[in-house]
Amino acid sequence: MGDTPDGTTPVHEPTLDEQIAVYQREFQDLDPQVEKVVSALSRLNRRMNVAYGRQTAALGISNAEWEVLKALVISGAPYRMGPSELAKQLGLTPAAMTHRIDRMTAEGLVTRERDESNRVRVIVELTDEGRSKWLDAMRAATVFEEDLLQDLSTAERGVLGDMLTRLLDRVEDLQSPS
Amino acid sequence: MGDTPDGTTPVHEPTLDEQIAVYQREFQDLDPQVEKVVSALSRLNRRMNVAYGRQTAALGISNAEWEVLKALVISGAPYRMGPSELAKQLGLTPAAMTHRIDRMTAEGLVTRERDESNRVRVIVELTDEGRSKWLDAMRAATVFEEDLLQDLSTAERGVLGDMLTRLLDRVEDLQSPS
DNA sequence: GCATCGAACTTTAGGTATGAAGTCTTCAGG
DNA sequence: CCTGAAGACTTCATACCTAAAGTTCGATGC
Repeated sequence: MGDTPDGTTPVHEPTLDEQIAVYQREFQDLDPQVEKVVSALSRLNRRMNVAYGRQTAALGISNAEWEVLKALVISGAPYRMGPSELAKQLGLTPAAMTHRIDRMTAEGLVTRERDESNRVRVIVELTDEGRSKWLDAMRAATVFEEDLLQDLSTAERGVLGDMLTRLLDRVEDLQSPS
Repeated sequence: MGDTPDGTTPVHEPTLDEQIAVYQREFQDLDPQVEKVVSALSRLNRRMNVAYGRQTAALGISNAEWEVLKALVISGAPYRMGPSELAKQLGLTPAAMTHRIDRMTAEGLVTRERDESNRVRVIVELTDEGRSKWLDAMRAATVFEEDLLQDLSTAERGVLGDMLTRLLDRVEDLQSPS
């Protein structure tokens, strides 16, 4: 009972609503509306990372490297940051950053040099090739993102962006209650 | 210029709007509305994972283990799944799943036994302790989640859940265009 | 101006992931 | 039966991350 005729297990990945129904049975004071939002966020993010991973792999870089390229571009010209600052923004330890920069330097995506005015600091700078890779990845990403949002009207996109921004502000408050 | 008086770099993690402003300068045909949604999703998820990580660590388990507990609970009573199915749902390789189950078995969160009706298969089953840990984690998580959404009205929560569900449906279509 | 403290990065040791190869069980044919 | 093929899990080699110790440079106090 519950088994398919050929004896294999159904494997029926539960839908979001099925998941929430089970949660409600198992955990009485669950707010299904809240749970739907956070579970959708979680699932969505897993799927999006898979999509981005495929795109960056097609360009010969990893998702991890793309994160570094993004951070450098976001910092604005002249596209320079210290390893610690990069690590903080990406949520990595400085040690991991050291190795990642090693690899990206070997691949010509960034350069690493000592700051002559303060020789303790190191400056990681985007190369032209790194900038070009960022652009390639960005082009692929925006196509996917536009596709992802295609069922939402312009007004809905605005509302969604707005609500997500409020959640982001809230979570930042919760984490650094300065 | 741009440096703070004490000579340290400003480090000023760019806000979401600053990030998008830079992107627009660097990449002309960017739709800022779309970018705001996806960048907010990405940032939000990083922050939420940090929050969940702290909570699970306080309970003596890892976020990775919590993912397994969730998948088993969601599968419903009697809380049994095969390693491959678990791996597929969590986005891991079967090899990684083997090791994760090793650890969780050692910690008493799950049991692993061969399926007697088909001795190729392995059945991973939640223990009472595993179920109890899931409940503890769930209690902590829902407090955080309620806190996260506190600025949104009930109506807004509904709209948000609805839009996210539509995005989820869309990304699933894009990835398995059966 | 020398010593100490602190900051920024790197190195090392250990854990967890991936990908490929290996083992064991089941099923279908000859 | 016995063989070969396919499926499910595990093992092995390698890669990348974390935590902690180490190194180097700069700033402060005497």
